[in-house]
Amino acid sequence: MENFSLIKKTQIFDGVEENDVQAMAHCFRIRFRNYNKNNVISPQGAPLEDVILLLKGSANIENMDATGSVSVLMNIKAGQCYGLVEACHGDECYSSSLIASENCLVMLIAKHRLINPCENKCPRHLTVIKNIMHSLASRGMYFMDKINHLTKKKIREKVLSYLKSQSIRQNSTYFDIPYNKTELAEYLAVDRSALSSELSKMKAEGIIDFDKKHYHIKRDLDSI
Amino acid sequence: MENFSLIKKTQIFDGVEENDVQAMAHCFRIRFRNYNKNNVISPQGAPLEDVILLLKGSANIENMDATGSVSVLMNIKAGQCYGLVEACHGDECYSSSLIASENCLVMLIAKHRLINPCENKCPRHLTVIKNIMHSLASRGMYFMDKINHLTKKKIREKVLSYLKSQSIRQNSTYFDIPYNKTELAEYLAVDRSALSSELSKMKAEGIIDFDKKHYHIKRDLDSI
DNA sequence: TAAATAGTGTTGTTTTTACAACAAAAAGAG
DNA sequence: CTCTTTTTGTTGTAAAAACAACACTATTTA
Repeated sequence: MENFSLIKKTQIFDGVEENDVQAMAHCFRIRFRNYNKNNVISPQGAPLEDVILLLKGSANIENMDATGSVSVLMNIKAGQCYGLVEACHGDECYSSSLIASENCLVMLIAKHRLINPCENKCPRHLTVIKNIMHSLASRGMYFMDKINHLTKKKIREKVLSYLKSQSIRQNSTYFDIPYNKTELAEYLAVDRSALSSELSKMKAEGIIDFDKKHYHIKRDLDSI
Repeated sequence: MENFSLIKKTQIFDGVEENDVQAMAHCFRIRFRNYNKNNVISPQGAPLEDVILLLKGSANIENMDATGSVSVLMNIKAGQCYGLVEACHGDECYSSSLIASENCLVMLIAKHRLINPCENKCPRHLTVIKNIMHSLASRGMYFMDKINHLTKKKIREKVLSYLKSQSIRQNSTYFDIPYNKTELAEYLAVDRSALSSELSKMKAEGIIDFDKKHYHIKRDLDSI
């Protein structure tokens, strides 16, 4: 099946052979689903029975608070999981919603099977467990990074902190981000129009350039 | 040795028998250190060779940025680890500093031994690995919670979000927090004097009461 | 116990942000 | 291609926060 070649490239099945994945498929109760752009893959507060593994596309993890205001926690890409942190923590519900930001193919994995591997000695279970560990740690690092952006007091500092981090991650001063301006404002927890005017100012000052989701940091990273 | 009774109560050695911990001690290259209140347990940017397990006391994880402004990432208590996320992610340096907020006893564990357990089949290694997984997941949940606080736009919303979360965690509307006012401001990334006046207003309005590190939420949690 | 230090609350001023409203541009649907 | 919807940039105003300075209290330390 074509999907299995995608599975091999995911974080949690890294280093697992395709026939081993096939063997685990039944045990993990895997199922596949397709979603169109902007559709809800998983709604906030839904019971958490599966870990959702993104095989194609990308999606935003979003939160809506009691007052109805929306924030974007992060964007996940093909190969990454949604709900793994909650599943390993023992939560009963998804604490956020997952919204397709492109057309998506996802794989559902029964969470209790994934995090409590059966007791046979096959080494692929250990591989998956190690991959899950690494995946959880990466998510933790990602959150610390985001907390660093949010900790900055001024909008300009928040944006530059985020853009610098993206620049380092993508190893270039030219890079794409997964958010449009509205989503970037929701990600950085600032007002959209204030963000827009701050970006315009920085463009006018020659600090950055941008077009749609493409950005360019023109100054030395250390000087800003 | 007296210390081993403390180790049994930590997150990552939960469910491991004392004699098993003794057996692992050599393999993990464990060492003990004492620190007085306000001393630096680990400085920002130090090479990361050990995971630091707090056995007694509590400590703040702090970040200082290029401009010299300090933020408090979180406070960890006896039983919790510092540096586990970075170690499992494969980082070479601590990305933050660890400052004793009380007198502390810590245990150092060689990180490569902890996260790459030797290949014998003893079940306690699997137990430790599972505990590490759970510990990483808890840290992830904690960070998501903190991101929710920081995502709020107004100081009052940030404080109430944090206090509500503490109230739920401690299962009472009367609770202690690990921060004084200065540290709370550094934790919530707001100005100390602005925080102080906002707290005073909320006290005057009868929403909360507080004294030192002790707080009381007087209104229904859902209504605020 | 006295002196020094650290923590807290208050206030006024300046800076920054949120908010609201609108126009223009771009993207998507039929 | 045209109409509709979404996204983006701009501006002015009101609200909120940062900042700075100071007084007072609590806590350490000598």
